[in-house]
Amino acid sequence: MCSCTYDEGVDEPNGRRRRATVKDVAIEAGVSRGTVSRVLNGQRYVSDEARAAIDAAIAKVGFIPNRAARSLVMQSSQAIGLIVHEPHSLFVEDPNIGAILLGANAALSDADYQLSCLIADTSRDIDRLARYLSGGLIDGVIVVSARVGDPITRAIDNLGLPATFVGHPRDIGEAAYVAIDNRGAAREITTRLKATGRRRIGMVAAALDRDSGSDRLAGFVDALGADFDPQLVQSVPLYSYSDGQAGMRALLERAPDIDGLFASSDAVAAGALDVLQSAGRRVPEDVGIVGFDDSSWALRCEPALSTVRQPATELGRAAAESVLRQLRGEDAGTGARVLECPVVWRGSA
Amino acid sequence: MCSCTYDEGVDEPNGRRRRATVKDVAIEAGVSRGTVSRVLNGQRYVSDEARAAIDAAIAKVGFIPNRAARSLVMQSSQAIGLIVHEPHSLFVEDPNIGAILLGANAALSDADYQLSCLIADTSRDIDRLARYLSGGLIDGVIVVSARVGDPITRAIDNLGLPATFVGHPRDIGEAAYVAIDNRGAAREITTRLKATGRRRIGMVAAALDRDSGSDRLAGFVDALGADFDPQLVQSVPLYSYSDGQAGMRALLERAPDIDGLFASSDAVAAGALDVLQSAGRRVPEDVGIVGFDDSSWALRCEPALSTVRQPATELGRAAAESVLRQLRGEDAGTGARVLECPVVWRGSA
DNA sequence: ATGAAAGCGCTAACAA
DNA sequence: TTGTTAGCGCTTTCAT
Repeated sequence: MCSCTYDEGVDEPNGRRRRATVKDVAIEAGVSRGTVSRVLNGQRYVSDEARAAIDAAIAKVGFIPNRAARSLVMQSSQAIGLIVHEPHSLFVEDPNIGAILLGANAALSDADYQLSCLIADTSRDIDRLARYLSGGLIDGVIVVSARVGDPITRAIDNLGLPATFVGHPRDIGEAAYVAIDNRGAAREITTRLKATGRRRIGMVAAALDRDSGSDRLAGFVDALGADFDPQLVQSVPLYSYSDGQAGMRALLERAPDIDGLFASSDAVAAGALDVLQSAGRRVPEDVGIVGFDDSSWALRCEPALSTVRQPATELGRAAAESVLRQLRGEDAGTGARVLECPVVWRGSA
Repeated sequence: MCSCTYDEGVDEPNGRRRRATVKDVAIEAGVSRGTVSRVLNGQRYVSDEARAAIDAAIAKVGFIPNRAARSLVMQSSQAIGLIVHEPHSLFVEDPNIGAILLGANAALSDADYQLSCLIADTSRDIDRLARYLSGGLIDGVIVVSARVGDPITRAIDNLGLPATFVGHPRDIGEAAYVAIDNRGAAREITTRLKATGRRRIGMVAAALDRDSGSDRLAGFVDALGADFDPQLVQSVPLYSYSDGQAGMRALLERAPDIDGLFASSDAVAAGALDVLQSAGRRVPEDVGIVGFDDSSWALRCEPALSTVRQPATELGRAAAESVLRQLRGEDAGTGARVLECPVVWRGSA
C-alpha cells in the first residue's frame, strides 16, 4: 500500500489535530514504544499479535515516522546529495548533468536512498550548502563538475563526508571519483580526424579550468605531436554554443587555412560549424570537424557530428554506487573508476 | 568567514574525535547551553562578554549545528523540495526545467533556504518520495510538471505540506500555482501565423496529458475558429525532437497540402522542420512554422523559429516565493499567478 | 542576562 | 518477547 493514502493525525484534548508519533501508536496498540520501534525497523522478537495490533494502529492513527528524529538518533538520513556547481547558464544547457542525475537516482533508488540534488550557483549558495551538508541531513555526496580549488571540495573534506566526484579535479587528493578518459578519447578522435588527411587542425578548447577541458586539450596535443601549432588553439570559457561561435571566429581570423577542428563539446562544435558555414566553408569537404559528448546537438547538425559518446547515465550510477559502498564501509573512499567512451563517426569529418 | 574553514571535532576521553555539540561549546566558553543557543539564534539578552567567549569557543572546537536536531525541535528544516516528475528522457532534454530550478534556487537562497531537487522517475521513487516528504526534513515543495491524477499531488495533499505547482493540472484543487497562459499564448501565435496568409494550418500537439499540452491545443483551436480541421492535428506523447519528426511525417502523409504548422514546443518544431525540409518543402515559403518555449532549439533552426518566450526563470522564482509566503503564513496556499509570455517573431513564418 | 530542566520523536541497551 | 529508560543535539520556558 502506498504510504500516501493514510489519513493523518491524532485528536488532541484541546480539539486540534497533531501528527501521530510512536507513542500514539503504542497507546493505540496497547504496547510499548520499544515494541513499535522494533516493528518499524523490521526486527525480530516481536509476537504476531503485537505486530498485527501495531500495524492496525499505525494505519488507524496515520502514523508517519519523523525522519528528523530518526536521523538524530541514527546519525544517518538515508539521503545522498548530488551537488552541481555550475554557473547559471550552463546548467540549463549541459546535456550530461540530467543524465548523470537520472543514473545516480536509479542506483540510489534501488538501495532505497533518496537523492537530493543541490545546486551551487552563487558564493552564498556555497556557504549555505556547506552548512547544510554538515547538518546530518545528508549521509554522503556526489559532486558533479567541481573545479580545481573549489570551496565545495574543501568543505566536504573538512566535514569528512563520504563523497565521490564525477570527474577528476587535480586537487581532490585521495577522494573517490568516477570519470571518463577525456585525454585518451580526445587523442583518439583527433587521431582519427588527422587520418582523414587534414594538415592544419585546430581546436576550440573550452573550460580549461576544469579537468575535463584541460584533459581534452592534452589529448589533442598528444595526437598532433610535432604537428601541434599553438596558434591553432583558441580557448573559450564555457562548453556553450555561443562560445563555440566566438572561438571559431577568432580561429578563422588567425588561421584562414584551417582544415580540421576538434571542439571540446558538441555545443561548441555546433557553434563553430555554423560560423564555418556562414563563412562559406564546406563541411566536411573544406574543414572536418569533430565534437565531444554525443548529445542531441550532434544529430541536429548538418552534417551530423562525429563525436565521442559519454556514458553519462553510467557515470551517475557508478558514482552513486561508490558513495553507497563508502557508507557501508566497504570502501575507504579512495577508489577510482574510469569508464570507456567510444568514438562515433558521422558525416562532419 | 566561510563555515567550511573550521577545524572539526573535539577530543574524547577515549582518544577519538567527535563532532562538537552545544554542550562542548558551553563548557569551553564557561556558560550554559541555553546561552549558546541564544547566540546561535541571534537573540537579545546576551552580554557582550558571553557572546565573545561563545564565538571564540565555537571557532575553537569547530562547532557546526546539527540540523537534524534543530529540525526536530523547531519542526522545520529551512529546506524546500522541488519535485520533478518526468519520464527518463525528457528531463535531459527539457530546456525549461533547468531554468526553473535556477530561478527557484535564487529566490530561496535569498531567504536562506536550501533547495533540494527531488526527482521522481519510477513508481518506486514516488513512494519513497512520499515518505521522505512526510519526514519533516522538508518544509514545503514546488512541484514541476505534474500530470492530472499524479500520485505526488495526492501525497502532498494528504500530508498537508505547503506546496506550489508550476503549471496548473486540473485536479490540484485550491492549491497555489504559478503558470503561463498557455492557451492565450498559443492563440496569439497561431493567429499571427494565420495572418501570414496560410490556409491549411496544422499542429503537432505534444503532451496532451499535461495541462500545458492540452491548453496549447485549445489555444490553437480558438485561433482557427471555423477553419479548424481535426485532420490537421497530430497528437504525440512528448515534447521531443523525435516526436516532432514522427508527428510531422504523419501529418504530411495525411495532408500534403499543409502550409502552416504550430508545434507544441521548439524541440517538436525542430523535428518537424527537419522532416519538412527533407520532404523538399521550403520554410517559410511553402510552410510557415512556429514553436513554443524560445529555447536554444529556436535559434539553431535554419531559419530561426518564431516562437513564444517562456519566462522559466521567473516561474521558478515566483513558485519559490509562493511557498515561502505559505510558510510565513501570509498566504493560505491558494493563490494563482499567471506570467506573461511574449511572442518572438523570427524567420520560420 | 543567565542557568536549569523539560522536551521534540525516535532508537537501543538493559531488565524483566 | 516485551517494557523501561536513557539519550541523540537542540531550543525554550521558567526561574533567578
